[in-house]
Amino acid sequence: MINNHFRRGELYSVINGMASTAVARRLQKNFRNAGLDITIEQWSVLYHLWKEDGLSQQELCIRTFRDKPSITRLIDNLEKQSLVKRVASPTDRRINLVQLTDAALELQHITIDLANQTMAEALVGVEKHEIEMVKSVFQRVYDNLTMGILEV
Amino acid sequence: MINNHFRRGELYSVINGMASTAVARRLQKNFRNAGLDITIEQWSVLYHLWKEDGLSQQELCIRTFRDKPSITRLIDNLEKQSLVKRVASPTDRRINLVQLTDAALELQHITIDLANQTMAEALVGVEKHEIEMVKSVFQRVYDNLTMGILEV
DNA sequence: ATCATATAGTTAGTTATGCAACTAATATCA
DNA sequence: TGATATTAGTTGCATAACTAACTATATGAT
Repeated sequence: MINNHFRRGELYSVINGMASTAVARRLQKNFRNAGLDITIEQWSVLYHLWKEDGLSQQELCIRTFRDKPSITRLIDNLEKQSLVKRVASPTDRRINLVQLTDAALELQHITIDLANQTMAEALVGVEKHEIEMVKSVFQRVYDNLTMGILEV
Repeated sequence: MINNHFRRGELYSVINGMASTAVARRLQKNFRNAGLDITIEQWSVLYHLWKEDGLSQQELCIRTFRDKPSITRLIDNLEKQSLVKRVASPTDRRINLVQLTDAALELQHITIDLANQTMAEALVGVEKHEIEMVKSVFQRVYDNLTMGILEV
């Protein structure tokens, strides 16, 4: 009965901390060992800018699943390191377009190689169809909690 | 080619942020709506103590996948709220045994109900065998990164 | 018994996150 | 046009995370 109580909670702990924390820590360690002085959070912002440069902070919030203050401060820190710069939108002065610097462009290949290598280490013994299922489950969990009738 | 580069990275972003953050935020919100003034991180410590009271801080580090300073401060904050107390081990004075107070025992059922309810919301449309597969994949990812030949 | 080592926990400094309250610019509409 | 609402971004405050350096206690080898 108490076990029954705890059953879903254990899944919660799995989802919340275990694997994602381990992956994040390993990737951070691999960055550091390569002499790269960026956090994985900063990297995740750069990652979306490498896919599409000049995104607004609002768009970065959506793509990185972060709130506005988090993005503000990540951009602050990336700007201190001269990896991005804020450029006011010509059509709407409320909007900051975030643009990569040359220094950030140089980081792209090395860090993405490190990330792929880290994921390869993490996913030893995991089949492709299992990866797809995890992605699918997570998409449904995210949708359940962020849209539709269940939104509070 | 650039897509190929980014393929694993996208899984990384799924594992790292999306679903787990959404679940954590929802659970935190449900706690707050119920008038409960604890963080999900504090709750995760209580959760392990409800399963087994009087664990050492070191043991809590292992079970919650946190490092020692994190546990020190979580216990500090739980102690401020009179939810746990540190008791020196009678056999080894280096060790603090962390013990639940009556106030914490009272929180058990309501918070676990809220957690189960939150997980139920999150897992709408997710089959039991999919949950088991996610748990299995995450266990393998965790093991890959924390033991064996891949340990750095 | 003593000295070196290992273990449990704490402290300090930096970064990140969530929430609430705020400013500035734009959009809506009476 | 002018009042109101909405949107983009920032700031302040609290909690939490990681690293590195630290204290105190215990263990082990000689």
